[in-house]
Amino acid sequence: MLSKKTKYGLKALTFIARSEGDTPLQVGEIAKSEQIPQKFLESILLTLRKSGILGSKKGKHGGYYLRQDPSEIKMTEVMRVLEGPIAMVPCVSLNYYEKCDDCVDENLCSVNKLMLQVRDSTLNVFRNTTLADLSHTDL
Amino acid sequence: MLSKKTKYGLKALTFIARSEGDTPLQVGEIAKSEQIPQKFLESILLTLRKSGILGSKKGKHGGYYLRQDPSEIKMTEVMRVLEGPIAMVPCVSLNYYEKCDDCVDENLCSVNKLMLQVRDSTLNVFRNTTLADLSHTDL
DNA sequence: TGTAATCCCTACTAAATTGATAGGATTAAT
DNA sequence: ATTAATCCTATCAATTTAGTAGGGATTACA
Repeated sequence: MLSKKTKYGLKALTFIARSEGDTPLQVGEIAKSEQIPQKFLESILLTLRKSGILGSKKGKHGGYYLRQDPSEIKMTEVMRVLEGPIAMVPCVSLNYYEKCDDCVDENLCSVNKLMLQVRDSTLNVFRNTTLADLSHTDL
Repeated sequence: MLSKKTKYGLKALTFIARSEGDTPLQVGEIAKSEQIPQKFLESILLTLRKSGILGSKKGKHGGYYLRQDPSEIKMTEVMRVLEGPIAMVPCVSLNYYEKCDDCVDENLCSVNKLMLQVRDSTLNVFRNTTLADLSHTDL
């Protein structure tokens, strides 16, 4: 299951990408438009800022903005920040590899074989999708 | 993340597929070989039996066996039984569709668009993989 | 017919994760 | 100063996960 955190994060990013004005967008505004609990969204946007995807401006008239053009923001990055590793098991993770405690030989492990394929196909989607793709209403 | 339940279930099924003798395999035997807590595995195999993937024989010399040839057992079925819906959000699920509470228009929802692609690519893997594929040690 | 081996079933539990909420500190515009 | 925003830490209830416990029902076989 996709966490609410990721779902909300994706919606917020899309909202920001669609707005693309000069002034930063405020959490309250996004929360209201996208029906997201404001305090929760606050912590999500903070995560996205710390990861470098969003920038922020503090104080009055502050808010959040994209650090890159939507077409430059890949889903691989966004998903890793919000949801964590893309692989379903650590033993097939590119960025967070870990050997299984059980599992004597990875090459003989059926779970490894299957999840490797799932990872590759999912990765293929995320690598070829940018925030711009998500924010376009057509198709 | 893949649950331990699914991981153990897949390993157990693979183990059974690789054994394919005349006599059913016992939980204890599988648990020991695959390093799975026996009582936990018991409940997993029970689930697989109830779903029709496994058959069982009770009493002394009882155990579990496959109801079909490994090449007939698709990962779509196994994964749905063990892990639940394949889609990451209910609004793109084939078998468990549910509208989102928020989300006025699905066609405009960026999460929906993205997760639809992920579902399709994952489904593609599961549809084209059988237990026989998992149990072959080569490639 | 008794006994051991095995699946079957229900209930319980500890730990981790998720989805928030609360309260205030900090910063910046007016 | 005042106001409006982000930033930060802590807490919490509900749910899910990963088991464990204990015994019931069934079957093989001596």
